[in-house]
Amino acid sequence: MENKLYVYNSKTRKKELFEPINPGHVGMYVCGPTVYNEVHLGNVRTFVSFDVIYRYLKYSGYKVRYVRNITDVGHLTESGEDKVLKRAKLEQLEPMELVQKYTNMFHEMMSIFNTLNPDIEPRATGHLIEQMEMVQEILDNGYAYEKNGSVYFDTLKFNDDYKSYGKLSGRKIDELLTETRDDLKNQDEKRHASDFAIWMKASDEHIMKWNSPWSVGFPGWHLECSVMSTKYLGETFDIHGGGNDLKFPHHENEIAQNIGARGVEPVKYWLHSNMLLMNGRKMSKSDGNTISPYELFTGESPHVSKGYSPMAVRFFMLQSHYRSTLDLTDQAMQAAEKGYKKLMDAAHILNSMEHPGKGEVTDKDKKILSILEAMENDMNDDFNTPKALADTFELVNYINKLKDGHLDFKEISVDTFNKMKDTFVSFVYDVFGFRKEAAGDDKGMFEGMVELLITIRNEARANKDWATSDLIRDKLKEIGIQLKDGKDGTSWSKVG
RNA sequence: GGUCGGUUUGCCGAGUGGCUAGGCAACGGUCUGCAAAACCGUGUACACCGGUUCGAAUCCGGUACCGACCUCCA
Repeated sequence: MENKLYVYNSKTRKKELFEPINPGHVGMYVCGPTVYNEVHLGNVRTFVSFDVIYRYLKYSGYKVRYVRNITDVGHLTESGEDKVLKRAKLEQLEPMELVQKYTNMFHEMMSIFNTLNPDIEPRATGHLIEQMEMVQEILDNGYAYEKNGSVYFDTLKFNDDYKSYGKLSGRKIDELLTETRDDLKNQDEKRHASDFAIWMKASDEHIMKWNSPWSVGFPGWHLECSVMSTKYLGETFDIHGGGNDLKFPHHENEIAQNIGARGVEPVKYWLHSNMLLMNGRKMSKSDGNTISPYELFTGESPHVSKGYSPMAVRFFMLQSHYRSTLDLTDQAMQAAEKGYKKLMDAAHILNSMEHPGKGEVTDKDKKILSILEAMENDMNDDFNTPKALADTFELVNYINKLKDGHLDFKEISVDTFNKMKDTFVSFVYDVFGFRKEAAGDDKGMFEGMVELLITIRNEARANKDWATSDLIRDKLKEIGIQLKDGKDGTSWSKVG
């Protein structure tokens, strides 16, 4: 924590010095997925981005409480249907069954990408009581009104009192009011076009519904994040993250709800990650410009020539800044795959390398120290992973030169070498969150190796090179593999 | 239509008012039985038009194009 961290705050549109509300502690909330479908690659980018932010905050010595929710109710489609219900009907599952299915798949995917688990992962349906309480608070404060069993947030009154609706997303309420949304459900119940539901009365056929003072219904989508962030992080907390496209209306409404209920601005720093594009356009299922994580891994997609490993994808993502759009192309993925391998090879080499002693402080030594410093400075500058990664590759060059003898250990002091080792390894594994990947199927590789040794041994036997032949057989037996020479060739089995 | 952002070398992608980003690809070399890896070296940039400046790709203005949001979206 010696160096100062600056973060780009979407709300002020400036880089600001990061000063947590409680020194040494950080409260961070990130909008999680709506679990009605397989997580798509764009979501993954957002969660990977905030994973690195979480990791770096921890690396910097902060005690972080990271909350990421699961949305399992209240998120409606354009036509006003609940996303979860719609999908559950389609898959012929109980809504909670569907939610569990896609929650499990989401967790699996997060694990594949080696993201750390949040410290708390609350669900919207687990916080109905609290949501109703907040609706009541907002009503009591006069920033909401009830109509036919539904409760709407009064954006106009809120804006009159606080002059802040639309501040985050840079929108003016007058413009929002003039927009036509005739096609939206229950539009006539709202007093103003920009008002939004915080409690909705359910129709008879709607399954996911709860008793409330206003109607049998369900909470509005924006409410859960206000409620759960407040519950677990307090009325005001440090970081709120999410995808760019959640800025409006989701985050704008979240702020309004929190202020409407408690009179307090909930978030000190708003962080938004940018979109993942493919071939220059936003990924979109409707026009086929999309690829699922699994398709990307297997290569079963017209958009890629082959499959790419999850860590290569993670590397690809970290090679751009989280606030920039990132364009996925096959060529870019190939480049990322090779770069990732080069990085990890160097990490492996460095890990098994020891300084023989007797090093001196030279220009090279100083250069390495300055790179190590630069890596932290890069991350302190709004989590600039591409630049930190670029600096890491300068170290890769030094590591390879040490290995090949192009650079003498004498030119680097023991202290510097050890510091490089520590920092490099911490950055690669702890901050960037890369992990070693098995090259393909381990079992297949093992069997292939044994077959290979048998081939070599048979070669030796044919040449009557009994020494080599026996050496292979005896050494294999030592590690638990018994060879048996039969009429039909050599077979093997594991023993012991 | 409104709001915001972008346009960097063959591709992806950082950054800065004057100093090599980096990865991948290309070319030449070293090493090597061959290959791979690694190392050394090379080239091609900052959309366009104006302005500010000793100096701008970097700041300002305009133009063109692209994208996101405004409606479910990470």
